[in-house]
Amino acid sequence: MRNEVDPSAAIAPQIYRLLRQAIVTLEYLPGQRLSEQEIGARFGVSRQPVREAFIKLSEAGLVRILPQRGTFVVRISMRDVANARFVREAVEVAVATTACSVAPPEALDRLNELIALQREAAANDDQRLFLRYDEAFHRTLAEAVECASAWPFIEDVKAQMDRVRYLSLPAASPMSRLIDQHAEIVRAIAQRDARRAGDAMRLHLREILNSLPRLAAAHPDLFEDDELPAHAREAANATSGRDVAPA
Amino acid sequence: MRNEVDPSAAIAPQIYRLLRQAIVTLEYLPGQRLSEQEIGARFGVSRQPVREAFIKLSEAGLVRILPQRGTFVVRISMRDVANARFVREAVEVAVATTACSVAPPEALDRLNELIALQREAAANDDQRLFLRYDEAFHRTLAEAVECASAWPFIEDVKAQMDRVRYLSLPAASPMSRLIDQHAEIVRAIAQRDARRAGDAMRLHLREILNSLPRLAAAHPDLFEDDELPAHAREAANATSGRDVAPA
DNA sequence: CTCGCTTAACTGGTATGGTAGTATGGTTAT
DNA sequence: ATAACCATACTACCATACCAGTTAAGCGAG
Repeated sequence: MRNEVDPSAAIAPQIYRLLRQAIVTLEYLPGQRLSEQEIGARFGVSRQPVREAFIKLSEAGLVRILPQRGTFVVRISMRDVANARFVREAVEVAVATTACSVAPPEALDRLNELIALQREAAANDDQRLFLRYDEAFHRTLAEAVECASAWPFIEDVKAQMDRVRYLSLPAASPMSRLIDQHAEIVRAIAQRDARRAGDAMRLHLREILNSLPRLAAAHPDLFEDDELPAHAREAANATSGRDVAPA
Repeated sequence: MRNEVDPSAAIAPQIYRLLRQAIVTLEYLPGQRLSEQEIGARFGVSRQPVREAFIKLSEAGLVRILPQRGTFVVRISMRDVANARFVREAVEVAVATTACSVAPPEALDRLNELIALQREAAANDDQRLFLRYDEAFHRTLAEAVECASAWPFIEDVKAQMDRVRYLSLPAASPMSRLIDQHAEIVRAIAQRDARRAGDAMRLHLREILNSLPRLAAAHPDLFEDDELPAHAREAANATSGRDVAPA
C-alpha cells in the first residue's frame, strides 16, 4: 500500500481504494484500529478525505466507526459474508439467465477471451492476476445485459467475500475448477439455456460456502463468533452432494 | 422538509434523509441545483455534513456532483430505474423463495398484520401511509430470512424507483391490487410453495414497468431522454398478458 | 495494595478558511 | 453588431481549527 496519491485527482476515492485493498488482502487485520490522523499523515493528505473514505468503508461493512472512540477493521462475520453472498447470487443468477435472452455475441467473445486469460494466469500459478480476471469476467457479464449501473452494487457486496477469498488463497478452490465453471456459464448462455446458465452461476457462487466454515475454525482470531444464517446452510446443503471431489 | 435537525445526533445522516425524501417526493425537481451553502444555512449547520449527504445522494444516483460547478438533482432515467428494478427483483424474489424454507411462523403473522394495516390505509385513501407500510412489508420479509444486513442495499436501490412511485401517486396502480399481491406472496410462503412465492413477488415488482413509459411520455421535463434496457422490455412483455384488467 | 476520582490525551464530528477551477456577464476590439 | 476576452462570483474539494465525548493513566484516599 505504498502507492502515492495523485493530488490532481479527487483524493477521497483514492484513499478508499487503497484502504479497501489493504483490508481485503488482510494487510490490515480485523480488530486493528485505523487512525484518520495516521493515515492522512502517511499519504500526505488531511483528515477530511480520509474520513470520507472511512465512511464508505463502513457502508461496505469493512470497518466500524465508533464516534469519539475510533474506527476499527471489523472481524470477518460468517453471517455478513453469507448475506453478501446471498445478494450476489440473487443478482448474478438473474444476470446469467437474462443474458441468455439479451446478451450480444460480442459479449460472449469477450467472456471467452477472459476465460483464456484466466487459464493463462492459472498456468503461471498467478493467483492475484486470476482474481483480477475473475472480477472482470463477472463485471463484463453484468455489462452484457445492460446492467452496468448495477455493478457498483455487486462490487460493494463483494467486499465481504473478497476478504475470505484472499484468506483462502493458499488453499483455495483450485483455479481450474473455477475456470471450468466460468466456461460452463458461457456455454449455457451461448446455447440460450437460461435454466442451465442460472444453475451454473449458482453453483459457482456457492463455492465459497465450502471453505467458509473451515476457514472460520482455522482462524478464530480473524472471525466474529457467529454462525451461518439458515439460508446459507440451505444453500450449502443443496450443493454439497454435487461437487465432492472424485474419489 | 421543514423538520429541524437534532444537533445531539450525527447531522450528516439526518441531512441525507431529509434531502432524499425531498428529492423522492419531487419537492426538489430534476435539474434543480443544490447548494451546500444554502442547505446548510437553512438547517443551521455547516457545509461539511451537507457535503457528506451530497456524496451519499450521488451514490444512490439521485444527484450528480460536478466538481467546481455544482450539484444537481438528476432527471429520472428509465434505464436507471429499470436497472434498479432488475436488482431489486433478483434479490427480493430470492428472499421470497428462501422464506418458504426458513421463515418462522411469527414472521408470517407480522406480514399479515402489515397487510391489514395496508388495507386500513387504503380504506382511508391515505397513499403516503400505504407507502410506509409497503416498505415495512418488504423489509420485514427480508428480515424473516435473516437477511437484515441485505436490506440497506435494497433500500439504496429503491430510491430510483420511489421517485417514480411518488410521481405516479395520483393515478398509481390501485392500492387494493398491490395489497392483493402482498397477500398472495404471504399465502405462497405459508404453503411453502417456493416457485409460487417467487412468481408472485416477481409479478408484484414488475408493476412499475406498466406505468413507467407512460409517465416518461407525460413528463418529458422530469425524465432523461433514454430508453428501457433490453432486460426491462423482456420483463414487461413477460407480464403484459397476465395482468390486464378483466373486461 | 486497592479502589475511586480527576485529568490529560486521544477520538470522530462539525465549523471555517483557503484554493483551484468553472460559468457568467460586462467590456472592448474588430 | 458581433465576437473575443477578462473580471467576478460562484462551485466543490481539501486543509485547518474547534468542540464534545470517550478512554486510560496517574494520583490520592482509605
